[in-house]
Amino acid sequence: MYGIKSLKGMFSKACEYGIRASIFIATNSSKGIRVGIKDVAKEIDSPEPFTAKIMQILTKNGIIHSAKGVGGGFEVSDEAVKSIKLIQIVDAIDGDKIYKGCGIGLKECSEDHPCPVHHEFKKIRGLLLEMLTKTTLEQLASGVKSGDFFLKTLNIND
Amino acid sequence: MYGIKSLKGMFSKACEYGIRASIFIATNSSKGIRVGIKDVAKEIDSPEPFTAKIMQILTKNGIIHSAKGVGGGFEVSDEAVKSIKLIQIVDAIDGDKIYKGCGIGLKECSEDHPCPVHHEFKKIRGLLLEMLTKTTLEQLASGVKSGDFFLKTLNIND
DNA sequence: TTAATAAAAGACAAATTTATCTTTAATTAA
DNA sequence: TTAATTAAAGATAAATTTGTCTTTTATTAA
Repeated sequence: MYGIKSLKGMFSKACEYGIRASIFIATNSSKGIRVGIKDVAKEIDSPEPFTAKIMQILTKNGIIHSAKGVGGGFEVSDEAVKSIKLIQIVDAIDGDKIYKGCGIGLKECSEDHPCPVHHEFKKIRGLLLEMLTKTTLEQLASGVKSGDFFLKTLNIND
Repeated sequence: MYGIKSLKGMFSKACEYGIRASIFIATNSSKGIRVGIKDVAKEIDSPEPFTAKIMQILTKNGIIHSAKGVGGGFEVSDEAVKSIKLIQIVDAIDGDKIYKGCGIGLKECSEDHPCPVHHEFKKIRGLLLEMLTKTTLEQLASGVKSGDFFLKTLNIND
């Protein structure tokens, strides 16, 4: 009605791009294909230079691997695709506040000193943490490969 | 490890302040007391001018009521305290993306065209929506009045 | 009617996030 | 060894969010 700001999602844009990029890279790595930053940005519909920065974070955190030079690009090893959980990507980019922090921003919020929404948020944080901890890159990538899941919008004008 | 950003919570800071402020105002309105912006900011430990802006949004959205002049300040009517749900505050300040939007930022994400985390996020969004829809300002305020819940940190140096 | 009080409104500034551009370093192949 | 390719790194800029300050408007009480 009279809000101030554009809408705010669960994760930062950087994190959204990071997750989508990781999944795209994983779908190609299983076929033995390295993908360059141009392909990544094009496929997940993200700004290329910004996406490159995020790839650097993911690379430094050991989530994806990069190779310079001709035939280089980004990849994820078969073992990594199986072992990497969504939470590792979120942690690397957005940190743990989304599933650990107080819902209304108290620096100190605990069972002994709870904020008014502490108990309600505990369930949500718990479910989010469980989901992030259980979901592997492989699960997500296989859904994309099978055509069940998508990494960008259908509408070309978005 | 090598992240870029400060930690990002579920809601914006504006929304966190808005929720805390609404609860504080409600705890006083039940005692028939109007509170000024100074008291609000002091009690919820927030920047006063920024908090004033957020109060304006809440007022325009009919969540709280304001009175200018001597003896003025912010209040919430008894009926409003009972009927207002957390979701109204969140909607007014942050919008509905947190409980409606795609987890990884696709503009079009639905049952027919799901992103890779669509089904997992559905549960979390649903739980969050349920909680926001069910929780009233009264519930939160009564916990603060009884001393069970807190609106700011214990530690004076935070 | 005047003075005091308190929120509303508007302009502005700082900090953070998002996005872009240029240069450098590493790798491959000729 | 040179040229081409590709990511890394660094500088910069735009956009958004957060925070501050000043002026205006409304209300109350004297």
